[in-house]
Amino acid sequence: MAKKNEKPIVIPPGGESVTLIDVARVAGVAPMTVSRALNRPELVKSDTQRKVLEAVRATGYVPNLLAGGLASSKSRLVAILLPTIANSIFSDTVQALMDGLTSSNYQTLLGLTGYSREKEEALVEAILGRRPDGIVLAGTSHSPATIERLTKARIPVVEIWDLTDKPIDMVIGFSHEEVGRQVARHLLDKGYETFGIVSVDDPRGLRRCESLKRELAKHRAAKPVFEVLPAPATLQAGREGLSRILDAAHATKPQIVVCSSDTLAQGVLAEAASRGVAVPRDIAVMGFGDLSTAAHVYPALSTVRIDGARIGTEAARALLERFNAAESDAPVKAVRIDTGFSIVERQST
Amino acid sequence: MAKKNEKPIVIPPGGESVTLIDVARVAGVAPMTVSRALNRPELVKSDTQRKVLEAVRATGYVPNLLAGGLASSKSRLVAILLPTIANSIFSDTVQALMDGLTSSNYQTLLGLTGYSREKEEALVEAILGRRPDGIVLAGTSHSPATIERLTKARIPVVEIWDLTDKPIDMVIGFSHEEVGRQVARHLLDKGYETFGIVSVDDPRGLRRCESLKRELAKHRAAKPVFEVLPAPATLQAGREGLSRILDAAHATKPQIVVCSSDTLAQGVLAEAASRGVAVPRDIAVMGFGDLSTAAHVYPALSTVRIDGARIGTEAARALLERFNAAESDAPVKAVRIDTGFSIVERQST
DNA sequence: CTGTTAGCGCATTCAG
DNA sequence: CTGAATGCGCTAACAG
Repeated sequence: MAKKNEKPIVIPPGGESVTLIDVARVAGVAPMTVSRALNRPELVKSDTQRKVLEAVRATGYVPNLLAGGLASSKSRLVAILLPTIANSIFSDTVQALMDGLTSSNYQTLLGLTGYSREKEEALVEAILGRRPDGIVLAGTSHSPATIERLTKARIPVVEIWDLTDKPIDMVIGFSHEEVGRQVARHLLDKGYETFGIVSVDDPRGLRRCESLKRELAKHRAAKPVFEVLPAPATLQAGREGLSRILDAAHATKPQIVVCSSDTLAQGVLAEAASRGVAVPRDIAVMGFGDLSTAAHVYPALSTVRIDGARIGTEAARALLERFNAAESDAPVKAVRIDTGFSIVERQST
Repeated sequence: MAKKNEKPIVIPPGGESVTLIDVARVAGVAPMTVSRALNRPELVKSDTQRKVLEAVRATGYVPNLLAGGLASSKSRLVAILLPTIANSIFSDTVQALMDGLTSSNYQTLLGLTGYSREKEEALVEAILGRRPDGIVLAGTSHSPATIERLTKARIPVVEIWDLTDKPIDMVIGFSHEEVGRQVARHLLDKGYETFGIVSVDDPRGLRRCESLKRELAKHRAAKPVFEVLPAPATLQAGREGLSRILDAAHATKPQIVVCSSDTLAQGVLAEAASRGVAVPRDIAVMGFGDLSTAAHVYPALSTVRIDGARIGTEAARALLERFNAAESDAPVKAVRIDTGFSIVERQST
């Protein structure tokens, strides 16, 4: 006798997987009805709905999204391509983006490009095979092949953490050139006269630095000491950067060291501490990234504050809006958001 | 007249996507031959191979992996479930894991559980719908429903960053209880008598702390001051932790503060610096995580070193081995790797 | 509101 | 070494 409350395993097949048809049989309805009950419950009588759900539970059915995606040409998948995840200034962005997408039942395919356009190209091709509904890329500089593929894919594309006049589709970020310019003006205003720059060789970081150098030159400031280290940005790289700057026999010690990321800036602070160099008294330090990892935490550190989470949130919103628009074939809106940045001056003196 | 070297766009269909059949037609072979030329080139004459590749290029064909996966019941997809990606001690692990998988043509689906078993449960269900070939989970503590689903899915499962006697399948990590015990003994040996502990409320971090407390009690050490902050671990949380410990009127100032992660430890260092408390002279600090973010960088910091990259590498290896074994239906090997940890004493005094 | 028919794009399994 | 038939599991589009 079957006891009540005993979970009835209706179809415990040797290892075969449960399909819509199995569920339909158990529920006593047509397969299509099961599909509807699961995906568009509003189109189904609540009574049959109940029967279906019960059958789903009884069978342990897990919908096969590969099949669903193939049939509907909607994958409910969004791909994210980043240079790296290590010590990443993107982590807030990814977190916010995924939060937004997950709550609308989209899943996330992650790809790491390692700052290489070839890798990005290969990854884009591989990922498009998965027929994602949308794709998010860090940066706006891609190989022509990448751009062509992405364009042909005819899906929403969001380029983030940068700005450009010729986006593939949507773009949400800020101008790295503008960052460099503003930092230069800000520091000159503050009265600094000698500068050090520490960067890793990531393209956007270098652009910020080059812009900074140009603006300094324009104002006839002394040529800054410029140290570039291999990506990714680590604390160790930051230490090394300051070491090189301070050990350079020929150079005068800069009054301030500008870093292309907060992680580097932390490394610089660590190196300064270990050398007994006081920050900001002996040397000032400026970082770049998200407030949560920099200012307020290191009162001696100035920083360029980027709202990484906002970029992620806006990207998710833009994508979801497009997805919805696609269903009601509304006109596509162009999206170009300059999230800006702010220069946060240190609190301690 | 068509010029030479001009890329012949053979099928530029209004927006329809190119399929195997289109490529086959252009190459003048059967669809199946195209499939083989792409997936098992060794089974195809090099001449037809060439024709096919040319047709692929000419058409801009991108294989539909949804269809391929459905037909072959192999998705070439591995899912990774993590609590969070923010300031994450897992980033090295993810990087190494993805490097290993990507070079074998597997793609990665990322899920964020936020330390919540309910989220994990929902995520596992959603992800299994994608029919991944394998799945990697942070931690070994899951809801019964999660465990059942994972078991029923009959795919390789790797639990990482922890150890257990009853793994779902494979497990690669270390014992958090052992970390706590060893830290206690190490610090007692060093002669410390009063302790502070700063942790965020992540389950594994708390287990390390509880184990540490137990071992201290066992050795009749003074009861440590214990501050728990909400996850995720941030620099700010570390600052707050030390503040609370130092401001607690009732407590004696501990000689050492043990942190449940390197990020917290960095926050503690920042707070100490801003208060003019010298580390390690006035107060010693111990972190937890990966060497690259801690020791050598902060000579004043002791740390429990975890080789996160190794965990990722081993996980990738274990999965790939299983995937290969499945094709030659070799017997499945059990995998249980204790990656251990090491306590790294500070370098400065 | 529910069922039926057809086919998404590919790989397995045979036959040649 | 290559080809033809068949179906993976699901949903769109229509019919009832």
